[in-house]
Amino acid sequence: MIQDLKEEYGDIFEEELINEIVQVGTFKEVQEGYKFMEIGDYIRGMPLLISGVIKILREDEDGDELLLYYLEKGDTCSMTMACCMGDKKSEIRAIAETDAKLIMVPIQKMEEWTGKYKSWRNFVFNSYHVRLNELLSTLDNIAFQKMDERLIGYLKEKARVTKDNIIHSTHQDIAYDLHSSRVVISRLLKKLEEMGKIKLHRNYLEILDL
Amino acid sequence: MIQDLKEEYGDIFEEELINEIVQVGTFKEVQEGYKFMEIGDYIRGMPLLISGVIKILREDEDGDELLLYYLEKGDTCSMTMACCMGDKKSEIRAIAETDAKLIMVPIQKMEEWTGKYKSWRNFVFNSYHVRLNELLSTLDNIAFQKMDERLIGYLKEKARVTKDNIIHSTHQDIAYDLHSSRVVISRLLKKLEEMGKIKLHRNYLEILDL
DNA sequence: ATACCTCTGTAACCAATGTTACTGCGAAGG
DNA sequence: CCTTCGCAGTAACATTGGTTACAGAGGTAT
Repeated sequence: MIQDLKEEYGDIFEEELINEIVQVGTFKEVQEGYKFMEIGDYIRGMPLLISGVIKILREDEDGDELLLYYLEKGDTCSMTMACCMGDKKSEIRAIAETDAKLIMVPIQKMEEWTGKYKSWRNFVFNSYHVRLNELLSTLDNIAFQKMDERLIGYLKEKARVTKDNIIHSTHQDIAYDLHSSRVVISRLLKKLEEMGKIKLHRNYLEILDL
Repeated sequence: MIQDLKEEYGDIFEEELINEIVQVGTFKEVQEGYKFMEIGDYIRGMPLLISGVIKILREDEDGDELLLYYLEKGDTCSMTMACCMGDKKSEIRAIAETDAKLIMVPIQKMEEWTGKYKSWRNFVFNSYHVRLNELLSTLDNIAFQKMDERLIGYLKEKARVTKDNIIHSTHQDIAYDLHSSRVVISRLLKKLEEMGKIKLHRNYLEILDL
């Protein structure tokens, strides 16, 4: 755990802070599909992601889903922080997109450290900042793009975070993430295949040239 | 300026911080329609809003607009903070929705104060938190609601922040904010009028019972 | 092998939204 | 008073995306 932590966070946190994290944090290794957090859950801790990818989803009252963004190594969940501050329930769902390693830090330490360590303060501010921009760009996509463009963006982003040009998803999976319907996604994927941009298979698809 | 500041922020900032703000901040009084910030601008300072309403807009490459949310008294612009941190350009446009009073604080003070004053730190964190949730709810509206629901929400919110049941906007104005077209908005407004929820006039409309 | 189940392809249809075009109204200014 | 201009009403049409329904393909379990 210590070497993992140092490797990923050693450059930005001072020695002393690293030690504190090691003392109070708990190491966690989870598998793809693990649900970290459900909408309405109270938040127990703040995750520091060491490896893997976590996807953050929003859901409305009717159960309709929407992918917000991915967390990658070195990221933390600003939503979590936002919730901690107000001692509120989670507004989002977090699911491991790949196997992942992370350290959970008790939320009480958050405020203590923001006073004590400049590096921690910067880290937290920076996380907020990155997340805010991420949300903005998600908003842009939904507000200004049509489904075909959103689909292409989705495939690219998914390939990027998983470092894999094979997307292991069914059409239905994709439809959920984009808050669309299976038939629509099938239709658009077919067009992309006809254009030679992707190759479709059962349960997965290859990205050729997006 | 001092009494305005104390009135609005006296409860959350300690005396010493208030004094610092008075020393380095510049008081500003602007009229409805004043453009605080344009997309691509570098950010000079951080606004502390004392009275009035500022609307925050997003725009894409094609010039299509979208209202993100309103800032009210006691608010600050997290986007500004986010941009300062990275010394980046603004991602948004900010326009006075009503006449407004505010204090501009040089961005260099931001970091100094986050180390020095706990109240400032909490204020900044809280702003991020509020803005993050605001963005989330904007996202919800766009992703999960149809135009008629969004329109109703828009009218309600606008009436709330301006404390006025008369909405002084043309159909085109509304269409811009919702990123729709004038004809669509006219159509939907007409329906709302037929349902007895609003009363239409030239250049403004009355909210009867939304 | 057979039965079953999930995933994909496709067509036909519908609803919501956006677009174009034209009308008339009313305010403002010469 | 008359002209002009911006705003609102409305119809006709196009496009996008969502829905329903069904067929076939491929994998899995018995």
